[in-house]
Amino acid sequence: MTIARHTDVREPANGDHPRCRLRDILDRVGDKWSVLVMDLLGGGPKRYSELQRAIEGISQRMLTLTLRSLERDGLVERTVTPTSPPRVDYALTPVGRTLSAQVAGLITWAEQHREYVAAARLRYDAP
Amino acid sequence: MTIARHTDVREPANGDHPRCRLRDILDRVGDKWSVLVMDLLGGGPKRYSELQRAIEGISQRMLTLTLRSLERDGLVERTVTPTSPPRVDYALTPVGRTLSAQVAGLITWAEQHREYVAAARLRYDAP
DNA sequence: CAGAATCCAACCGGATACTG
DNA sequence: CAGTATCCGGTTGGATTCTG
Repeated sequence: MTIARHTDVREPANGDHPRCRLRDILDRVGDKWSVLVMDLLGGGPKRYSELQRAIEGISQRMLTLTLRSLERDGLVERTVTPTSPPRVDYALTPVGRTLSAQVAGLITWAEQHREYVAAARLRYDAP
Repeated sequence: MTIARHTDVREPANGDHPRCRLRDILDRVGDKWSVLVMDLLGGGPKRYSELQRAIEGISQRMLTLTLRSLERDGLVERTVTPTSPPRVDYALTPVGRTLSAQVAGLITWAEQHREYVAAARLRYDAP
């Protein structure tokens, strides 16, 4: 949920508690757009504008912030071709691909259990 | 992301676009505590107070909201033993266990790549 | 013990305008 | 084209208080 802010103030000091590692990866994967971007890049490198059109609903600001954050974590690589107008390509790094593989598992789960969850909600909300 | 609100207003009407399914599962898994709770329950049923002590940092409010939301989605089952004082146990449902298995994959990923990400951040933040 | 209710700060992210 | 900068509203979630 936290796209890297420049003042990255975190909890006290228990750095490698297992739950903190979990927190880290959730923060990495849990924000609004990162997984969507990684999923798209899983299909091969894309230009900035391709991503923007493909994701539909993402603002320029959030696309940039998301890509910067993924790049910072070594999950996405940014390649600038200094033509005019400039061209910028984004691609998953090898480690980025391993994460996107995990994410693919989640997506599969979502598709397999979509109806179950919907039905459970209806039952719960009934009164 | 979104712990179920009672007014659950979502996007327009393209209900089963693949990206919306992804959105759904991200909303389910991406909030601050759900995965942590599911992970703990993966180790067996727990009482409310056990969860609260184990998670450390979660507020009563959020623990309750998180459990309710998981219960609503059919991922967690709530069992009340009407003694005095009351006793309430929470356990994963079978489907909840399948999700928690996926989540376990993410956790493993996080542990395996924790240092890589930390190093990448240092490099990126250097200048 | 296991919550429900209220209040409120921080933060996330959208809209908009501007640039090399 | 690929961003950056600024403003700003809605949501998330923490603190606190009260209850059966």
